[in-house]
Amino acid sequence: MTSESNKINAATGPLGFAQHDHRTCISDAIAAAETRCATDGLRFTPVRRKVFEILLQEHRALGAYTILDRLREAGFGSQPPVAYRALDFLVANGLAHKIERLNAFIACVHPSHAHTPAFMICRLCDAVAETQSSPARGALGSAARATGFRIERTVVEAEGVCPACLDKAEA
Amino acid sequence: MTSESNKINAATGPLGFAQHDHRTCISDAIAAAETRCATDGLRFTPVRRKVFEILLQEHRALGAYTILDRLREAGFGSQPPVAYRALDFLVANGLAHKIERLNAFIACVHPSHAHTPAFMICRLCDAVAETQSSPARGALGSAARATGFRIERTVVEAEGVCPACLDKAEA
DNA sequence: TGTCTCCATGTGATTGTATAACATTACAGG
DNA sequence: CCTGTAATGTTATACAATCACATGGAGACA
Repeated sequence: MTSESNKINAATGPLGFAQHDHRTCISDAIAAAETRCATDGLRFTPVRRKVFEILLQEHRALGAYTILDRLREAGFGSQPPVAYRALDFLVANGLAHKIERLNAFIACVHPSHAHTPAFMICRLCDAVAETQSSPARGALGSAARATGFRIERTVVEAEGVCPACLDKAEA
Repeated sequence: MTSESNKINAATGPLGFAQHDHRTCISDAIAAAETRCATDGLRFTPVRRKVFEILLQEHRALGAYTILDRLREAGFGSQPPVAYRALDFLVANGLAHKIERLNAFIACVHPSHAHTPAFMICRLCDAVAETQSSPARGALGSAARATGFRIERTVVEAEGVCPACLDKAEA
């Protein structure tokens, strides 16, 4: 399952499709998470930290049971609630996001500030890139105002083909 | 389950939460679906029709197993694939949509022309309203063009509180 | 120090969602 | 009649999520 497709380049693999130094990407994210938890009085416990690290390994969404397998390998509890509780914590505090389309989870690339994330999902290689969106400012926002609906949260996910897979297809 | 909340009668409304004559709403949708299948050479079989009718009963998303229960009551097969295949057909042909956030399905309110639907989901009464969106035109579209991602499909779902529930809360 | 409480963790069991794999039926066309 | 194809049906299973309850540690506080 982990397979070859994500070993394309440990150091410079497709990030949110763009290439980057993934090692600093990971350490930066962990540092940001630690800072965030410290300032907000949140407990960045071993399980939570481990799940966060698991998610950070790839710019790809992982299912709860994949995460669970890796937790087991690392010597943590292996029952579903162990993973789901850690994921709930991470999602609630903006350190991770759930990709509804995939019923899977991904680490947030900028946990520092609050944001309304949007995602681009490659249906070929399953890579996921996070970006920003303001759906409430467009047609959806107008419709909401017109009907009197109060938006509290939005899910914006685009499915398609990432640049790397487009290149491969053309070649 | 069918309950009082959707019997608020009267005709008008930008759809979804708005009040309207639900009887004509249903018959119009069925007529549209029949036309659509006839012109496109699609087979609107008994199971598919029944599932479509089940979805049309309420402006609310139904889970696959709720649909399955009602199929059984109506004398159809009651195993998961029966419902899922009919739902796949309806979704593939634009007669229904899947609400990813809820892992549930809803009938399309205007199956006639192709569209990019967006949804407003009330977290209190579970009512769902369909509207339009053009996410590819906003920030998401810019990000996609910038990175070279080809968008094929988008999921846009807003969670919040519908006007009826807002009124109730204030009262 | 001791203990109380809160919260996190752990486990077993269960429910809900979705698909794989395969057998059967319905029907159109040669 | 035979055959190809689409739809339906059934069994079994994988994957996703939650419930209920027991345990244990860290900090608050007498």
